[in-house]
Amino acid sequence: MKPARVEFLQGTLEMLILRTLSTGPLHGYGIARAIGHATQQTIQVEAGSLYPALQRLELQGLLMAKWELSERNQRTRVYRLTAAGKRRLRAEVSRWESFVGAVSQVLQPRPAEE
Amino acid sequence: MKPARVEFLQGTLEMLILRTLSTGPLHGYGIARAIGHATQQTIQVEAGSLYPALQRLELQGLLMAKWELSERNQRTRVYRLTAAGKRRLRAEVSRWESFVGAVSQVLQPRPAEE
DNA sequence: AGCTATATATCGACTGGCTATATACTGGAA
DNA sequence: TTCCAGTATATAGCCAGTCGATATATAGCT
Repeated sequence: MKPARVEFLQGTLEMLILRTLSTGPLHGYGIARAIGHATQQTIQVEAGSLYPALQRLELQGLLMAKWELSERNQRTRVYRLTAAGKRRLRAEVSRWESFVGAVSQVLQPRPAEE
Repeated sequence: MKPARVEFLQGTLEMLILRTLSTGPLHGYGIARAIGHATQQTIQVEAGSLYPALQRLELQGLLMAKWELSERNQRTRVYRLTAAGKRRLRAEVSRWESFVGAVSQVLQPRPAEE
């Protein structure tokens, strides 16, 4: 029995990754853990979504990656936000907020249209 | 110059349609207009997204459709919410709200994890 | 006749998230 | 020492859903 899929995730995953990295560099697995933790597991990022997303972001120059060793002495790929990544994050957040605002205008009880 | 695509739409369109129909029966084109109007065109529902979505919803028994004539004397397919559709709408809204809450927990400035 | 708005419908392209699978290392329990 | 759970990265193939393009048709205006 696993927690219900969150099909709303589409389009927001990259924003969530960028935001998570905005507090400091982190490796992929740690990003997924951080998002799960911050949302009490409401949003669980699957490995099959995470790593392709990280590659897309790196390809766009929004992240920089390098191989390092974790505290556990395991090889990890540590990502850090670039300046372009920070700009993109700001833009995405503002687009997200405007979208959420628009949705809530639809959901809001409205008087019948004249 | 067209308004930027809303790639966050994925997953929410059906909820928006159900919500729009919850104030009364309406035809497809009217649903799209109503959503555009309620959001000041922030969300514009394209015909290529709308009609397939209506078919999916009808197939699931969430909507009932019948052909009628509009005030303009044009044939229109008028949709109305079924009881199952109303239940689904409630469920979707609650899932949406929990997702938005989760996202804002990630976006919120947080103290560094201990 | 031509244009704009209304109205429905479908196809194919594209994006992006998911499942499944593979690999590999660490540390602790049996 | 073997086994397992957790950590960690990666990719192939599938699938759902949105979008642009295209098609068709009617009404009303100029």
